[in-house]
Amino acid sequence: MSEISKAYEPQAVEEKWYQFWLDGKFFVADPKSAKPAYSIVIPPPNVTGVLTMGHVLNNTIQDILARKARMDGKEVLWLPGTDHAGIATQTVVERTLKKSGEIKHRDDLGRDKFLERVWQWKEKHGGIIIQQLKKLGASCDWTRERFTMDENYSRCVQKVFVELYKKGLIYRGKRMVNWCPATLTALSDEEVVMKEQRGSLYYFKVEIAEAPGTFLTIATTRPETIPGDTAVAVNPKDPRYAHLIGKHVIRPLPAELPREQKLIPIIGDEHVDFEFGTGVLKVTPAHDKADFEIGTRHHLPTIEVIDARGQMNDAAGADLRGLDRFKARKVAAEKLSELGALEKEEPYTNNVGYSERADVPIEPRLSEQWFLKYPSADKARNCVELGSAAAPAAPVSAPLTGTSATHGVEVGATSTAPGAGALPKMKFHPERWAKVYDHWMGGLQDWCISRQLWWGHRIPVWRNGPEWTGSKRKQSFDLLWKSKDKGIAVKWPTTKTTVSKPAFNVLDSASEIPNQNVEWTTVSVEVAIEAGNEELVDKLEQLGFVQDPDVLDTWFSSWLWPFATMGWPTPTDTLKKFYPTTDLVTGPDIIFFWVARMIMAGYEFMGEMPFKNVYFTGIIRDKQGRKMSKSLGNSPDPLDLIAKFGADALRFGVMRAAPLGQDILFDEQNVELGRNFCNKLWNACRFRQMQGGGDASSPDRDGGVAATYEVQGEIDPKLLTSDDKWILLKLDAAIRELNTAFAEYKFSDATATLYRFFWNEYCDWYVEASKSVFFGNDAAQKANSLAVIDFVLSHTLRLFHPFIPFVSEELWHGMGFSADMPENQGGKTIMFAPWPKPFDNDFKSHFGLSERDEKFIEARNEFIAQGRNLRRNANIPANKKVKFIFKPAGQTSATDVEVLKLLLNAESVEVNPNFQPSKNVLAVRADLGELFLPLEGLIDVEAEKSRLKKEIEKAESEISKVEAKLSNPNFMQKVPANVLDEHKQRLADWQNKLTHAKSALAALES
RNA sequence: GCGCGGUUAGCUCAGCGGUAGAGCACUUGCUUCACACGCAAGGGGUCGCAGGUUCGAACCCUGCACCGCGCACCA
Repeated sequence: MSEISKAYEPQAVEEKWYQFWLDGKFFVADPKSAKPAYSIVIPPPNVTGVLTMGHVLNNTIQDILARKARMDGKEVLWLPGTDHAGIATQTVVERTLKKSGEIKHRDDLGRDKFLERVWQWKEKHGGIIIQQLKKLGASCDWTRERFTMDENYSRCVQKVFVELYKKGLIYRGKRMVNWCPATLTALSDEEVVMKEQRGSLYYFKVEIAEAPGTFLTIATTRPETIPGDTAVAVNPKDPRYAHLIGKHVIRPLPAELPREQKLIPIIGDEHVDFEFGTGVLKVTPAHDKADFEIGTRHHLPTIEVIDARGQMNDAAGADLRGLDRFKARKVAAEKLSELGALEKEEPYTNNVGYSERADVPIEPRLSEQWFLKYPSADKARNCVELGSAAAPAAPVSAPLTGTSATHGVEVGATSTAPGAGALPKMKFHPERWAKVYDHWMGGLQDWCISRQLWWGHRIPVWRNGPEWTGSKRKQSFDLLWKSKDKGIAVKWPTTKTTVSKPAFNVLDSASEIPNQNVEWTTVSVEVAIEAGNEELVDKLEQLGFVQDPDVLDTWFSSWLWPFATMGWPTPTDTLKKFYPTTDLVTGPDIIFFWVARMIMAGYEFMGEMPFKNVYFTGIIRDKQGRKMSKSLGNSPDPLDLIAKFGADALRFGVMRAAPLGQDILFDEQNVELGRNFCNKLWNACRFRQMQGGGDASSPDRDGGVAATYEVQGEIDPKLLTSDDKWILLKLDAAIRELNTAFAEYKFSDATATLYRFFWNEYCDWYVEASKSVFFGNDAAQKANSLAVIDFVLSHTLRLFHPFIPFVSEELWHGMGFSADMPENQGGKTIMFAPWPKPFDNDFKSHFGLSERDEKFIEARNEFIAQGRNLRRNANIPANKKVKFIFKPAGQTSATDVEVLKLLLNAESVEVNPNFQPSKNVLAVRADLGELFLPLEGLIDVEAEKSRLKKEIEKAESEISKVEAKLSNPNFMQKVPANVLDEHKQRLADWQNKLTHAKSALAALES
């Protein structure tokens, strides 16, 4: 007998097997393989981040899909990498440098030095999350690890930029943007979250210039922006005010300005809501998005009063100058009060946009930024299956063959969208996210892609400087003209126009000769340049061109992830084999940030969708339902959990708790359950080993667990017990259920099935019943049951492998199954062992598996449960052996009796077809027959009596329910035959139970 | 305001038209020769509320309430 430890010790085996997989290059994807492809790209975590529970959930699912696909015989690419995460990383490094006292501001270091420090930081911390993913067991192809600022990746970003620029989809303009006064950069709309904020609504009056002594009252939440007001707006349909349109009011602030400088017009604009406040709106085009639009419609001037840092500037006037915007709000209100203009101030709650990352209110601000008009938006919008009523196209049950893909349900293009043409469809899981996606796609706004940061992809655009005159100008033009086919795009205005209304030509489009009448020195010429033109860039810079200082939004690189990581723009073997990817697994929180944009980029640059299925995980919360966050301290470190319980335990526990489409309330108990389950599996295998078998002469296997027994090969159908047949049928059912779960991406269903099958069906019933064979003397029978066990375990381990890869690999080797398989199909590693197929009819008839066996064992188990209940009711301690008398209803075998004896913990089970119960004999009856427990005067009769009374009550109640239905003429008339039969059967069953319980009670009372 | 989820046992969830289920927690008994990270037995639910459809509703429809989320936003 080999010595294997009593409890599974994951720490001892996880590292070993991960290294084994790496050494064997089992994760490496071969684009030349003849196998069908399965691919998935990792949502790249922040390069300097650490593993969170969200990553665990996300990556466990990806690993499950990847490992399952390998077992299905696919060539699998799971492509890993990290994201440079512009703001997040820069902020962390900046904060660290400030903390250490090294700098006060990043300007102290300067751009180049600062970037050096970020790269250093990245080198130092960048590997952490990758190492953590390895601890989790992630089977990524690490030879292909990518980073969104790799040289090749950067080339992709620049190429994409230049292409979109050429198409006129990327443009620069002065617009109202979401400005973050903390990080000093513009943000996209998606980076702004609305938060409810308590504040005040201030009512102040302004005098109408043309009618001295008459006033308008305005309600505002932001009195500090009054100095920036350039109009007052009313709704032209508002009878109260319409007649005032065209007149002027005197703006109260800044107080020190002369009256004529504070005259602002009253304008009419439909935007104004009659109902709100007083129906009069102050218009601050420089600091409010809606006001900016009003300003544009009415050609209003803009007055900026708040600077980039959120402080009031000179234009705000003497009272407010230099104050923080929130402080200024109070001061402005006080000032209004002093002036006698403040009528009232009432508490008010409104929604304010916050910078998601810096958690400060954003300041709408006019600034020069780069924007992208989304490409391929129509295709992207229409490719996602919108889960309508026309659902019957989707097959409900899983394919019965284990060889074909059972995930990645593909649905025909035309079933639901007749007008959609030949676009293949992408599926979202759960489907409801498709609506969210569609809605967002329907309201696309141009994307502000520039960030005033240093860490990121610098915008590859050079612009002429002020010294760009005379011969330099001529040289530049010649130079650009010569380079026009080398991945550059040049724009200059065809006429003198304002910057905000560009009328640009691109060098290689229609009109190539610049208009000689243009005042060259006064216009801006832009050159967008792809990577690889360093020489050109040098020359341009000598000629006075300067590169745009801004960097691109991080997502402007992430949106290329599915193909930029595979070698685009070169049509590599990898792209050919693995694009489009099969599945994407991500959180719904980045559906707009990332998923939608990847779909558009996929169509735009690859001409094809980037993935066929998107699985949206839930969000991990703590057990009180709160989001996990560092500040709450409610986010467990997954590495601690792995150290404590093992990676498999963590994976299994999380998957079990994570139903499709629901948020996950995480509790360490989930992981404990996973640990217990792994231990159960371990011990079940240990039990098998202890039974020995064969010639017991096998050498140690290559794994850790010594195997001193022979795997039992052939199962002899003639020697199969009912229990053997039953467990084979249960295995078959489990395989089918798992295939369905995979087809529907229901991983919690899959783990529930595994748990039930292995723990309840295999361990609790099959193994326990089979002990009657193993502890007996029939060697042939014993060998045959061992063969069944080996068959079941070798299948079970494979079913487990995607979920709990380490322990399944350890046991696969330890049990000797690896030695039993061809090298490329599990001989080396369980990773490539074929995914079990459901049993076909030939298999079933060969082994004589039928529903009858299943029914019999279920009846037998029910019988045993009742027998145990008898014991328990009679207060017989679990360890006390007692005598039972068994009165079989039909044929019975010695084996059956042995099993009864074992599972009832009986001293003996006497078979007596003619037994007549007398007083003080407890009895139960089931399909198998009757079981009697003579009490011999020692036991608690009252307990059994009350149990029987309860049972009688229950039976009577059920009977009356069914009888009521059966006597309802409507029911009898309309009910389908099968349901009617069920009801009749149920009635008979309960009547039977009732009769029995009554007679048992009578026996006790006699 | 619009939309999307959710509301089933103490907790977390499954079930989505024909006898209310699982895991955890709880109670009780067991160191039974794989496993106390275990075994066995058990208690516990008018399926959020109100109507409707149906022979029959946790399940379908309508309304309401509460919780969560997303989008939009009125200063």
